Amino acid sequence: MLDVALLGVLEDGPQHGYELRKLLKSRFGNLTNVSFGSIYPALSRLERGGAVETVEGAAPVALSPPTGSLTGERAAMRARRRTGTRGRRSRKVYRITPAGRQLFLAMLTDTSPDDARSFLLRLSLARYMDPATRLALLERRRGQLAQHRSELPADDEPGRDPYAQSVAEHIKDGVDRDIAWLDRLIEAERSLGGAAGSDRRPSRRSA
Amino acid sequence: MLDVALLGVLEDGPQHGYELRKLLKSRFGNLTNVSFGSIYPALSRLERGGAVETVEGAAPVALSPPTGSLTGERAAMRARRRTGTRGRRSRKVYRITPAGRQLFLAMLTDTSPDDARSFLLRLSLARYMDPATRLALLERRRGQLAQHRSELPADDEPGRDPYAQSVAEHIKDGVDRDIAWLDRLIEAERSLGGAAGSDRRPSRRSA
DNA sequence: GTCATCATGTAAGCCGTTACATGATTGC
DNA sequence: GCAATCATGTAACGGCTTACATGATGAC
Repeated sequence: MLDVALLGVLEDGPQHGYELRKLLKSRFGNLTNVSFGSIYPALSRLERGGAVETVEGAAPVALSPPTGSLTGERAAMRARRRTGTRGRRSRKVYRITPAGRQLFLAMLTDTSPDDARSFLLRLSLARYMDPATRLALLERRRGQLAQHRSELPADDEPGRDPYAQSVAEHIKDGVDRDIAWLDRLIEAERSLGGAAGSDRRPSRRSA
Repeated sequence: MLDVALLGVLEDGPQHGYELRKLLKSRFGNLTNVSFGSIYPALSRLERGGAVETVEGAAPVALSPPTGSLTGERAAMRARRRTGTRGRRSRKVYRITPAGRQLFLAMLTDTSPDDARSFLLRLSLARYMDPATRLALLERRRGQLAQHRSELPADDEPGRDPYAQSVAEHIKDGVDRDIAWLDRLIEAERSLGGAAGSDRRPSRRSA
């Protein structure tokens, strides 16, 4: 789960751990709400596995708009100066390798049942899938949710107090909402899939 | 999280581990989707801590309607026969103790920020709280969600593809829905709290 | 010179899982 | 006898967290 998120961000360009965490948060929100104690070991692991490699002379891709904090920008300038000839302990910039790209796609494509989090994360990265995989992902999830929904206790459970009842209903409504959303996505995917299916791997950000 | 769920079920009467798992599932659904490898150690831990004790001669409370599977009923009869004089390795029936009841209330009342799951679980058990605690729980959660919502990335994130965009929107709508739900509950709680606040600890199941 | 921020890493622990081991009871 | 179900328990492992340790750099 964390690995696929990291690789997904690294598809946009080389980056270092500290920054990756911010990017994960801004791109996936709570889906990958992850601490440094997870990130750094994960990067080491990916490097040992050959999915990423450290870049020696290169600076990471800049965040598109300089709308951020002044301190951040100044820090970046410093870092850039420093990174040009990084002799000391400093940033460790990682780049995804061809093997890593393959691993990334395999992870996106794999068909084991996923929970809400991992599904949403993968759907967030659905632009890297081919249309058939994408549709399969959506339909698989739809099936899981329908199954789950059917296993929910009926409304007429005896002896349920109003609080438990309200929670159960809220959860059920949430599942229904998720299913309806998936139906819309599947619909869109189907009508769009009939047309040209040629815009995978869209252009890098135009900034 | 598991402990409070177990104690919550044991408030309805003594029960053994195997059955507790089913009860957890039927009462809390996916909120406590827990395996035996968690349940048994948890019960041992609670017993060591004095929150529950094993009942020697007593059978667990029966499940209200005999609508279940025939095999289940037959098994229960067997078990009942057996449990009357349990000399061999058989069921281990736990009962909540006064200390456990105290611990249970403390867990329900504690004010550390909780995630979606633990909040919903506690709200499911809200009938055991006094009205003020209940209201505080709802308002605290509402605050957390509002905070979380405000930290969500804006809709106009540049370079977001439609999939990531759709996921982000769906998540945001979900948070809004949760907040609206909480607002309704808070409203109900307030108007109800003005009236008599006397129906805590409702009667045991009438079956 | 000290504080905040950036930056990387390790270690311990929490909370759950799956897999495995054991055993009683009953139906067939 | 054998399979299925009920019933309890242990061991190993997974993925994450917090806490801690280290260090560079520039602001004030």
